[in-house]
Formats: sequence, C-alpha cells, structure tokens
Amino acid sequence: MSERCVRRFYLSRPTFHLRKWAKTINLMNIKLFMLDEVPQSFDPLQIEKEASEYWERENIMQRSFEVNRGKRRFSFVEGPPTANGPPHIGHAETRAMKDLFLRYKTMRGFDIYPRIAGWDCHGLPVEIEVEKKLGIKNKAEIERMGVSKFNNLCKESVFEYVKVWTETSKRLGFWVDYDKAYITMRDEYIESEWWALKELYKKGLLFKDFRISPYCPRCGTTLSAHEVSQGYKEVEDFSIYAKFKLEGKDEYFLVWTTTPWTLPANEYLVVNPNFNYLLVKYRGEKIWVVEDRAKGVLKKYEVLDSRRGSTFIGTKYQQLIPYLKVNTGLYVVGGDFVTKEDGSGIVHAAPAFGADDYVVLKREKGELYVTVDDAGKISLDSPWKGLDVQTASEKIIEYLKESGQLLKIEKAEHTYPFCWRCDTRLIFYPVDSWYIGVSKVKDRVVEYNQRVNWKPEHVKDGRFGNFLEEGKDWALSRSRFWGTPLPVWICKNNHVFVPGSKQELLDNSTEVPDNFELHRPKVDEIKVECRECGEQMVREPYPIDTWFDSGSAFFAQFHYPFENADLFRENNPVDFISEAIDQTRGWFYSLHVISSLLFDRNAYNNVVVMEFVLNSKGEKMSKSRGDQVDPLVIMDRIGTDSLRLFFFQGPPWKPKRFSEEASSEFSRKLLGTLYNSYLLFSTNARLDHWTPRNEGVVSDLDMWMLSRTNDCISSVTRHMDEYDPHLALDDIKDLVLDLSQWYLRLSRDTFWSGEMSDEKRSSYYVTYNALSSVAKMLAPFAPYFSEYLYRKLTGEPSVHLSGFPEGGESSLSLLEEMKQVKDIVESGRRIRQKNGLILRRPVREIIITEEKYRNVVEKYGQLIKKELNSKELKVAELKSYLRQSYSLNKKATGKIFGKELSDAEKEFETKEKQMEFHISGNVTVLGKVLEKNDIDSKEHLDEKYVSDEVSNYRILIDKEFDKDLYLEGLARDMVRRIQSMRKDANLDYTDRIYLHLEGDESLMEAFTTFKEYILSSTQSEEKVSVNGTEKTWDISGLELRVSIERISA
RNA sequence: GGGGCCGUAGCUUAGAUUGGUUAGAGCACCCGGCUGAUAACCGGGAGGUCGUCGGUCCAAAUCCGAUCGGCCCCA
Repeated sequence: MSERCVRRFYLSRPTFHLRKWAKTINLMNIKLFMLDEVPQSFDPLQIEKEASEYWERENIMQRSFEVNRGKRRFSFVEGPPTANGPPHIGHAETRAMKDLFLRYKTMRGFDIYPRIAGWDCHGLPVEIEVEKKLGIKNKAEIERMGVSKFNNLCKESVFEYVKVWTETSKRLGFWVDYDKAYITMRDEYIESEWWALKELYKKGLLFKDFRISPYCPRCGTTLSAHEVSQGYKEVEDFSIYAKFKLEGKDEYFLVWTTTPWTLPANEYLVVNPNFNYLLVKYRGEKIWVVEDRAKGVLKKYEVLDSRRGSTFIGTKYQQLIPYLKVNTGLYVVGGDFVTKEDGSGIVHAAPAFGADDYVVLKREKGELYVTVDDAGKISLDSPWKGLDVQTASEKIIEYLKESGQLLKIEKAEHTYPFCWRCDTRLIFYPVDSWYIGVSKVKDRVVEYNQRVNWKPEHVKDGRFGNFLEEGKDWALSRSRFWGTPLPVWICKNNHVFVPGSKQELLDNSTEVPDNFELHRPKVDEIKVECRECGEQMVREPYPIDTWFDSGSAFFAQFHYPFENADLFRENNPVDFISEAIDQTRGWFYSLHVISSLLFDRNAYNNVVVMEFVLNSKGEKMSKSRGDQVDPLVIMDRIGTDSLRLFFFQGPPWKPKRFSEEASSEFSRKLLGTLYNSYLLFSTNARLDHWTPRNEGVVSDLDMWMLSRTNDCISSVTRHMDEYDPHLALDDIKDLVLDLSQWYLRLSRDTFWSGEMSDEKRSSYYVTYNALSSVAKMLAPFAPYFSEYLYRKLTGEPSVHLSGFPEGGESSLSLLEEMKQVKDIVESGRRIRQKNGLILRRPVREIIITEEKYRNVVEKYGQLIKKELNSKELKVAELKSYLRQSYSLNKKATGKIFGKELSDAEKEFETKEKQMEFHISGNVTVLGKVLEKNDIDSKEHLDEKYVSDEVSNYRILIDKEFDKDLYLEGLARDMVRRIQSMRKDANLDYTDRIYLHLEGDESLMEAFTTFKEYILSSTQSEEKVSVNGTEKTWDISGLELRVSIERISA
C-alpha cells in the first residue's frame, strides 16, 4: 500500500482560484536540504536542552559575535551589576531585554563590538558584605584590622556571586562575552577614571568644599544625592513645639522641630519676612506663631497682637538649652525657606546640621558649633554626652518637659532618608567633601538629555529631566576604604597634584611600594614630592562614589584614552542601554553627567527603561516576604523561552505581575502552535519528498499568506527599530495564528491531495516561507525554540547567525480581501448557529446580497463554500429574495366590514388573495373590492432563507434541504464518530480498520449512498463481523452502533 | 507639599498621541459546533456606571478641569 492511498478523500475538495503568478515572489536563498522530522509532542525543555548543547558544541555564541565584524556599528554597554547576591527575576528581565535587542541588531547585520559583560566591584555594598561576614560594626574596627586586609577581603568577595550571575545570564541566553568582561577594580579601568577626574579638575569641575551633607553615622561617610534618594522610608517620629523666650520680654517664639537633638546647637531662629505672625494668649502665656498655623497648632487662644515677620529680624532671644557656649547668634533672622505648611512658621537653625541653617550661618558670619561626633554621638559637654542622636532626642524632650519649655508633642508619619545599604538613619553633618560641579554646567546636562530617545518618553522630561533640573553638585568622595582612590595629593603649602594616569603618579613619586596598585593602602604609601615646593604630599584619603565607576564604563571599558581610541570613537554615544527604573538617578544619571561634562554630549542615544517585576498579587517581591523567585528554578520548570516571552509581553516600562502559569500558557500557545504547524507541514512535505526550494505561487490563498508574512515582517522590523518589542511580539503571534488557524487549516486538503502538483508545491513553499520567517523573527525573543525550528527547516548552522527576514512586497488588496472572506465566513457561521443549521449538514445555497463582495466571492468562492459547507454560493440582489406581505388596513377596512373584519382578515391571508392583490393592485374580499388604500404592505425575507437581522440581510442561507443533503450530513456525522473511535483506540492515521455499522434506517441509507467517502475517510474496509471496539452513538436521535477492528499489517 | 505613571469584564489587557461603527481580545465560566497537526479552533451566552464628578463638543474611554484610589520618585 502506498503512502499516497492513505491520504484523506474529500467529498468536495475545493480547488482554489487558480492563476499562474508570473514569477515567484520572495526568492529565498535555500540550500538543498531534506526537512527534518520532529516528535509528535512538543517538549520545550528538551528543545532548550538540545539547542543549548548545540550552541556549546559549535561555539555559536562566539560565532555570533564575529558574524558581522567590520559591518555597520551598533553600540551597547552593559550596566555592570554588583554581584553581591544572586540575581533575582528583575535582573533576569533586564538581561533578557538587553539580549533581545542585541540579537535583533545582530540579525539586522550590525556589528556589536565590543559586546562584553561588566562587573561593578567597588563601594559600600561590597564593604558591607565583608563587614557582615567579619561581624564588624564600624570604621574603627576596620582600621584596627588594617585596610590592606579588609580591602583584600573585599576583592575576594566581589567574585563570590559572579559564577551564579554568569550561569543565570547564560541560561537566559544573554549573549555577551563573559571572558572579556570589564572589571571596575582593575588598574586600567581606574586609570581611565583618573584621566577623567583630572580633565574635570582642569575644567574647574572637581573641587573640595565644606558642606552640610547627608551622612551615615554608621558607615562614617557622606552620601551623594542619588544614593540618598535610594533610601527614603516612611517612619513615625516625634515632633515637638518648644518655647523660646524673647530677651527682656515675657513673650515666646513657638518653634517646631522633628530633630530635638539639634536643639542644643541652636544658633538662630528663622522667620519668613513675608508672613504675618500673631501674638496669642495661650494657657496664660504669650506666644508668637505664624498666622496660618495658629489654629492648627493651638486650637483655642486669644489674639493679642499681629506683626510682619520682617519686623522680628534682629530680635534677641534666650538660649533654650544652656550647655553650649554660643558667641554668635541667638537672634532672629529672615529666610524664604520657612513655610507655613507645617510647624509654627518659626524655624530653629543649628548650622552644623542643616543645609539651610548653614546658609544662614554664612550670611550672618557666625561660628560653627558641632555638638555631635562623626559616629553620630553627642559630643557636647552635657547630660547627653555619648548618646546617639536618636536616644538624645528622647532625653532632650524629657528635659524640655521638665523645664517647662515644651508646649506640645505629637507623633507624625513622614519620610526620612536612611542609608541605602546599611539602613541607618542619615543625619546632616558638616564635612569636607570633593564635589563634581554639576550645578555649574547644569544647562548643558539638561540640553544633552534632549538628544536621548527615552522609552517611555515621559521619563525624559519627567523623572529624569526633573532630577537634572535640580542640578545638584555630585558629592564624590567617600570616607571609606574599598573604592577607586581619589587621585588628589596635597602638600602642606596647599599645592594640589592630580595625576591623570598611573604613569604620571609614578613620575612624580620618590618611592613606590612593592606590588603597587591603584587601591588603598598601596596608593597611600607611595611617596610623592611636591613639584612646586618640594614638600611631601599626602593623598586626600577618600575613595570615590562607586557610581562614578559604573558611570565611566562608556570609556573606561576601553581603557580610553590610553588605548582603543578608535573603538571609543566608534562606540560613542552608545546606541542602546537598558536598565530598570531605579537607575534613573543611578547609572542613567552618572553616565549622562560624566559624558556631558567630559565630552560635551550625551552618553547614550536610546535607553529602554524597565519597570519592576511584581509577584502575582502585584506587590514588590521582597526578601522579607520570601516571595522572591530564583530565575534558574523558573527556567528549569517552564523553560527559558517561556520566561523570556513573559518579559516581552506588554511594554517593558509597565510593571509585570509574574506567574508561572500565565508565562507558560502564553508560550505554549505561541510556540506550541508553531510546533504543530511545523509538524503538519513537515510530515506532509516529507511524504512528498519536497525539499525547500523556490516555487511558483499559484493561488490567491497562497499569495495572501505570502503577503501576510511580508506585512508582518515590515511591521515587526518597524516596532523593533522603535524599541517597542511588545508590539513586535504581538505581530508575530498574530501571524502564527493566521498561519495555523486559517492558512494551514484551509490548505490541509492540498497537503493531503494525491499526486504532487503545482498547487501543492506552491503551498509547501508558502508555508515554508512563513515558518522560516517566523523562526527568524522569533529568534531574538525565544532563542532556543527558534534555533530548533530554524535548524529543522534549513539545516543551516544557526538562526542567530542568519539575517533578519526582509519583507518582500505585500498586497494590501489581498489582505483586505481576506478580511472580507473571514467576515463572510464568520457571519455565515453565526447565522447557521442561530438558526439551528449545524455546520456538518450541507446547505443548498448561500447568497451574498452586497455587490462589493462579488470580487471575493469569485476569487474565494470554493473556500467560503467549504468553510460554510454549502453547495452553491452567489452574489445576487436582495430585492429578488424579499417578499411583500399584505394585511388589511384596519382603520379603512373596519368601516367596510364592521363585525366581519376578522373573517375578512382570514380570507385575505390566503395565498390566492395575496397574489391577487400583488398582481392587480386590488382584491375582492367577502365580495367587496379593496383598493391600495385599504391595504398595508410589508417586506420580508422569503421564508426559504435565513439571514442575520443585524446586518440587514447581507448573507442569506437557504435553509431547506432535501434527502441528498440530509443523507450527506448523516454521512459526515458517521465519519466523525468513527474517527473519534479511531483516535480513542490510539490508531495511527495510516492504520486500516474493519468496520461494521448497524442502526437506524436513514443512517444505513446514508452509508450506502456515501460508502466510498466513509470508507476512504476512515481507512476502513467493510466487514460483517468485527472483533474489536464497539460503541453506540446517538446522532440527532438516531441510533448508530459502530464496531471497528484494526487490520494487522 | 511637588513630580511621574496607572485605574476599561472575576483576572490579564487593546483602544487614548489624531474624539466618530455595537469599547476589542485572551484566561476562567455556561451552551452549542468543528476536528485524524494542534491541551488547538469556531459560534453564541453571561460578565463593562471605561475609578468618580463636572466641562468643551453634534459626538468623550479618548480632550480639559477637579476628585478618589494604587504604584513609584522627589522634598
């Protein structure tokens, strides 16, 4: 028995509108290759395993880095993670997103070089990990154990998690060169930063300043604005209202503060000169308070006087807490920063502990009093000496209560900054720091941001732009140990030396320690002599903010300017970066600022900002809740492609709720459908020994599929170029569904038809074209599955070494026509359904009543007939299917017939009388002649037809059926039942069976009439006695007993 | 207090830039159908005050203003 014979036979196999297209569209470059077989069932994990082993074996990743060398450039820089813990699912998303575009651009023929990983090595995160391990709590302990030992531990600790990061990233398919990763703690990298810092110094943008800065007492260091911004938390704190007595008067200023520990250092009171202040009598005391807050704070009082804030300036008052000897101050000053939104409108200034306060001090030329040491403990000789500021606050409140100076205490929620790494409350503290003068060049920083294409756009002028507008100077130095050393040496005559390279430092040194490197303590041990005065120079003891490290990556990864000047030029500004939204004030900021100041341009052209991945309830995943998911575990369970596809659904910049079920469902739908499409196609093409080649396209359906594919390719390309990956993925999904659920379903008959034909070749070619296009388009999204499919289809080495498909022409009219076809088919099904005309039973005729469908009815008539199971299809005017029906106009005829009206109606309803009126325009009823005026007429659809009321009789279906149609319907019913039994019996579809049928008479008649169809469709031979499965069916009330038995070969 | 994003069916969401068919899908549910590639698919049903209020307009999910709620950022 030949394979050909087992192909299904159809009652009315449709032949599509045939038309020789002049030539093949979309000429593919196809190598001679036999399509590969795949298992019947889809196993994504197995596919992933095979692909991954294949990549490893054939070194595909490396080869993909090389495939476009020397072609047009697309540049990328990796935002270096600090690997001080395993990556979580959010990290997985950013890495998948970066990879998506790198693969896409590679397929589009861009050379991405370098394409390397990067690791952020320095800074507090690392130090704190080491401190935890050692059980160390503060800086003093580190100094005791030795900076050298501590830093060595930091160095070792940096790479502790790099292994799992690399493993996870590779598994995710994040293809960058891990062996050539840039590492921020290497001397070369640091040297590039030194060069940058010297450039900034030469421009006057690197300087030392004394400021009141956010300061972590535990870490003993200042933090930059963007670090502070990472650590705001909602807390409930006491706030108090204290009474400051006016000198020589029995009146008090009411002062509000949330930091009572600063009160002993009070030096000024500040009022807003423009506000109005009231003197009120409150519980027997005279209190000054700003007008708008009096009610809110004091509730009941009596107003005694009212004065402008400006009139208080210079007014002396008594010191609230007497331990500090204050030589300057203790009088009222004016300040615009005083608001009346909360508090009392009178603010106490302790210049050491507030930025505004310090401004006041400078203006008033007062002395600075620091009552707290650098570990956050009270140093002032007072009852609170040695207490940390929090405890001191509580004690000071008690003190004020006892001394009768406390008017009110309240508890209030507010946000307060904490150390982003160690969670200690920050305080504002006076320190010397080195700054980068961002404020001096703010305008440029803001301007260059306009050149950046932000996705989503609102970040540009929203969150990011607003932050740039603040134009704050960058507090660069850190009073810590493990970091890029600040390259500044100073001698006792205050001469400054800023080496811009390692060599420059060595050239100026008189003694170099062994194993010299650009880290503490070695960098502090080198002896440097002042060029100007010959004195010994001492390095400013700080390392710098680690964000300067990562923010320098765009040039420091090249060791620019010492090496690779060409590479740097070719790769900047960087075309593409992508990170999560928390990097707005982190890496996005530091890159942008450094590039603006150093190179007078933006650092990156396109940036895709991602939102966080949330848990299934829409909450942030957290360690404490224990709902963080390990990406490796997820990939083991649902497969990497599924996880990636989850990330690429919906815009990157929308928060995503992660659920395993939702992820695997989407990918099963997309990849599973694709897999089955390939299975159907390859099974048949293999039977026909069809090998991929260019074929002539012969039918409009095929031409449509080709157009559909081309159209999708252009759309996907456009969306990817615009960094809208979610829209591209939607396009691909729609194409796969159109291929599987429309084109292939309609083309199965062609596949199954007997001998090889032009039709068949055309179908195979078109299907092949669609499948291989999808495999390529999907490659950046689902790299494992795409590789598998692509290799099955082409036998080429790798989809990731191939080019992105180029869309050929796509015919808009074809796409439009097919929409109309689908419309007709769907409406037709609806009409059948509503009128109880089940699809299995053929109908005599379907009529389309709108002329505009004539074209598609002519072209796709066979297809529509088959989909709607109709013998005939035509376009015709509705008019000829409408009938007039007439009824008596009761107003007019009531007068004529009186009581006999109902009898008259009965007579007029008869066909003869209706006809009579229809033809002659008058009629005789009960012996009386009725004229047009006596009759109402109405149009209705001929009863032979059903239609869809809503669409105005657009499609008519002949609902009457004769015996032939009836029997044919029954035959199809029987075939379906038998097929179902075959399936249940796990028969292969080439297996043949013996068949015996018994049952209702009309079923038997249908069997006799359509015997050939039934037997061939079900691979059966009729046999009277069958020894196998038996089942009784109910077919619309008719009983059918079926017995089948497999014929052994 | 300032800024950004978001609010559409039980859940996930399209549509909003450019106002204009009956607000469109998927999951789940119910009924029916189709089916020897497909745990697929098709038709129907139920499920929507498009957060709320107001304004502009012939017409508002869409534009404007206010307001409530959620998330995030800043001070």
